[in-house]
Amino acid sequence: MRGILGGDTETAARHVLGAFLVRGTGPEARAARIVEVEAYVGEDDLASHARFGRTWRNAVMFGPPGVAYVYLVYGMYHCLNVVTEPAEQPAALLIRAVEPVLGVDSMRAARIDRAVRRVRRRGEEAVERARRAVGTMPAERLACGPGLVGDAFSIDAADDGLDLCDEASSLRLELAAGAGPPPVQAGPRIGIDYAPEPWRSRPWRFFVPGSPSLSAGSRRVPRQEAP
DNA sequence: GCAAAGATTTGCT
DNA sequence: GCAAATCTTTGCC
Repeated sequence: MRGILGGDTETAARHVLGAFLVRGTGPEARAARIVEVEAYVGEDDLASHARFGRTWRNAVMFGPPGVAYVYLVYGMYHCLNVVTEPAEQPAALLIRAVEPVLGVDSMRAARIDRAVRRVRRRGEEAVERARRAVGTMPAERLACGPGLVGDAFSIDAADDGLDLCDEASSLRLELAAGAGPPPVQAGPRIGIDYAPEPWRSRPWRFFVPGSPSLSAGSRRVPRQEAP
């Protein structure tokens, strides 16, 4: 796995799709199939956190492949990236969506925990609303966005720099056994309107078409046939 | 030092 | 369709 991640990021993306993100071991383990990622490649990618060069926040992007790069976005969501390409070349794959396959109850509990934390200032009514919303949500929607992956897998700053290729890590990647590579579709990255062209339009979002767990941006409204 | 904006999600108008 | 929530990082004075 590490060897694949150390190559070019688009190739790495096509191998990460279909692989599993795993948290913990035993009865508490959570696992999910990765179905949507985005590539951020090089200091000259003006959509990437690496665009200002090496800083304290993005330092692990400049390190060896297979390591977790975790950052806090909008002051409330922790996003998980897998570092790619050789050391000194800053690149990573943002994990945007996964399909839960194991430990669904733990993921739901983790989602509820963070949802409640966020709305608790707004009162008991808001807390109950959040509990109910996440509690009745279909399993395939528990991690259908980058912030929601962070919530469902209890990801935070403590995971930054973790080796995702070490099977002893609390958070890790595992190749899909047996299954061949899934079909992959590409599109422009989401939420980077601040970036100039050509970066804004680069088709560096990769996803498994048809997955029920895609983020809103990758979910395709089925085209209506002309009458 | 301070001001501004952000690789998001949710809920209300 | 739009704004709020929330806090770290970056950039400018």
